[in-house]
Amino acid sequence: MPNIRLGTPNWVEADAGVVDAGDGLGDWADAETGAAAGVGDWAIWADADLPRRDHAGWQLEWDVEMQWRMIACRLLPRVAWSDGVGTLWSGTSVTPGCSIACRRRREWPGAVIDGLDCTKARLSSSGVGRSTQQRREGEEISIKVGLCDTRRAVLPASVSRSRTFGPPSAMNSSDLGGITATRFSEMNDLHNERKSRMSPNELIDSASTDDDTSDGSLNAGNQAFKKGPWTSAEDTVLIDYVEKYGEGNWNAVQKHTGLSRCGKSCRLRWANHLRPNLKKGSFTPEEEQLIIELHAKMGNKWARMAAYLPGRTDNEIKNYWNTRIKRRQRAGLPLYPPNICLQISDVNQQRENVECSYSVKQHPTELLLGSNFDIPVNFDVSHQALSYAPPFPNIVVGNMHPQSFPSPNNAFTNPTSTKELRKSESLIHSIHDTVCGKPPTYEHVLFEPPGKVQQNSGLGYPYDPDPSGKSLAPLGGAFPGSHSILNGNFSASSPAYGTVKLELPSLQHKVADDTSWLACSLIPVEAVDSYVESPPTTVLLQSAPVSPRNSGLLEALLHEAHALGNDEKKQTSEKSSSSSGFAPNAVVEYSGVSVSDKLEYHNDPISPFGHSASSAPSETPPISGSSFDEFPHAISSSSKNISLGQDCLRPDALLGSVWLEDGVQSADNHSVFQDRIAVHFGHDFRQYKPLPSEKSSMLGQRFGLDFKPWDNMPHAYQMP
DNA sequence: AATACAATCAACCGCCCTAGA
DNA sequence: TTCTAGGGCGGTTGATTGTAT
Repeated sequence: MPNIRLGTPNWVEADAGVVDAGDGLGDWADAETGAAAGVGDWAIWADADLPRRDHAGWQLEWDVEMQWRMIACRLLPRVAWSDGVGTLWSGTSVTPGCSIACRRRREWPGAVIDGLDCTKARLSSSGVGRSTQQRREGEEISIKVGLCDTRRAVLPASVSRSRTFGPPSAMNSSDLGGITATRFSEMNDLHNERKSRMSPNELIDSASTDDDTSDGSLNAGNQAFKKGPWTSAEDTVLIDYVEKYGEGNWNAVQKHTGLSRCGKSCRLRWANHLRPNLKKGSFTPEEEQLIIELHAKMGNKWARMAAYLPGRTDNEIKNYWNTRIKRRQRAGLPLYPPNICLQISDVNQQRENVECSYSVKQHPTELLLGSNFDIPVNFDVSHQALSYAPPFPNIVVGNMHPQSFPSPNNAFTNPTSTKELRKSESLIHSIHDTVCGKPPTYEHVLFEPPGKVQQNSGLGYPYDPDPSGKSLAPLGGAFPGSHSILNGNFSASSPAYGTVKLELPSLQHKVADDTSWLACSLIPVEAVDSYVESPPTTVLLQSAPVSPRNSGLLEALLHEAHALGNDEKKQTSEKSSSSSGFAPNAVVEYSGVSVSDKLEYHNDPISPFGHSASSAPSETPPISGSSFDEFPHAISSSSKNISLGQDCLRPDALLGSVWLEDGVQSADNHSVFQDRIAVHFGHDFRQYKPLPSEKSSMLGQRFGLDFKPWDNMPHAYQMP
């Protein structure tokens, strides 16, 4: 078994040459596919100038983890020819200055470049890329060369693909079965040999000059930290450091090794790429399922999720999820599979009496929608008791109408950047603080008719009053700590107030689709947060379009919602008469403080969102006693507002939701939240502690979360 | 073959928390 | 109590790659 020896530095300046680009390329393509467009990303090296090595019979496992090197070459006259089979010149040696031909996914086992074993070579997009025929003679190109053969199975456990060297696919070392993993530094002995002759500074310099990505970042010694992709030499240095000093104290890496990387960069590189037992490659179906479930539970807590996926990094999971969101959103698919939805639905039922029973965000149908990202639905929680028709309270489905979609002329429809929105958010807060001096009422959380969406700046996006996202916990989140149910990507810590989902989902146009979407305008927790924390403006929410007919699952969920809605309505009615809760327009008093005094309607004329009297309760008459049959009408009329379950705004619900957000981490936030509530309500809630309950235990068992309803709250704040 | 667009993912940035001085 | 450094985390960016037209 031959040893793999790497004798080339990352970049090899090849001899100048000329290329006869047109020669053979077309034939190449024809030989393989008959198509003219045979050029592509995969480079076939030929024109051996070095002694050949016999690697005949080697089979390239495409999924095998490979090492990659960038090699600069110049094109030579000769162009490689395919044998038409795909195994080209097994054992052919290639030298810098070689000829090159390109095609897609051409495997070329056993090639050797100046002692460098190559199973595959890949053109970088900056090199020959997709237009080989456009290369000029003598033009310099860069080529990624895979350094692997599967018999030897060079699979460094600690070195994985990177942007620079990454193979298109990879696999876990365990998948190789019996194949010895060899560290890159070990296989690259020639390279190391060369490096070993260097002084540490030379080594770093060498590493630093592997690319040109340095910027102005400075370390303590005013030495510029290098940024950008890591080189293998840097990796080696970092690996050696960790082996010697262990993990942690990353800022010391630079001191001990001279590596011009900041500590954070070192930590990231180690954690995401170099540390042992990292699992690379695509997520398995099991892993994907787990991610989905974990996200349903945790939201965008990537690091926590990663703890459940050995060998996976938070970054991987995050990227996967973001990709998934986009993909499914584009496809109009629900973000969560039905089983997850049902699971959540079940839990929501259990939560029913624990916290805000009609927290829109927790509604199971929301899960099916997967992405209510961009559907502008406004809530009006001001008057309406819960009712069944539409089955979800406080839902304005009218803005499902295409015309109700945010106007392209609207600044919030197509914001130039999130930062601008954040600025707007700050402005809103500022204005509110200045002008209002009062916390807004929950009437600020409105459903507005679609026409008013545009009037109100057409904000059809989640609207989070708390850009930090950490000062307040969600109200009635789908799960403790989970904002994810709302849209699958709603970070508990991400700003939503003034933050928009920039993409309009395809589902917005699926109103006529019988199989599609259920009206499930759920009030985002951010909206309630905003209400509590005192954002002055109408909170415009979004949801998914409505379909009057649904699948059995959806109907079941609707039925559940109906039942809940009826219960809630009844409770609301009772509470309205007793003023013991947050009935619509009811005055809730506690400790001599009238909640209605504290929470009065705020119609901020200065708000950049420009919501005017149109969002006022008086102009948004609630739908009462409506039936499910009204849904289509609601869709078309785009004018009806359904109030939010008022319990969502009850302090116990608010506090409970905070507590529920995260059994472990919420303590501090909870405290903060209490303070804020105390400010608004004139009462210190800290004397009330969450009590365990049977339901909380059930939930905790179900989701492994510390679930603490507020059972010992003052009567006025207790759930029925 | 060229182009545009989408997808992927490594890396960075900024914020936050915590420990220790 | 305050300050600072170290580190973690989530969001975002931008380069690269894949794919459709």
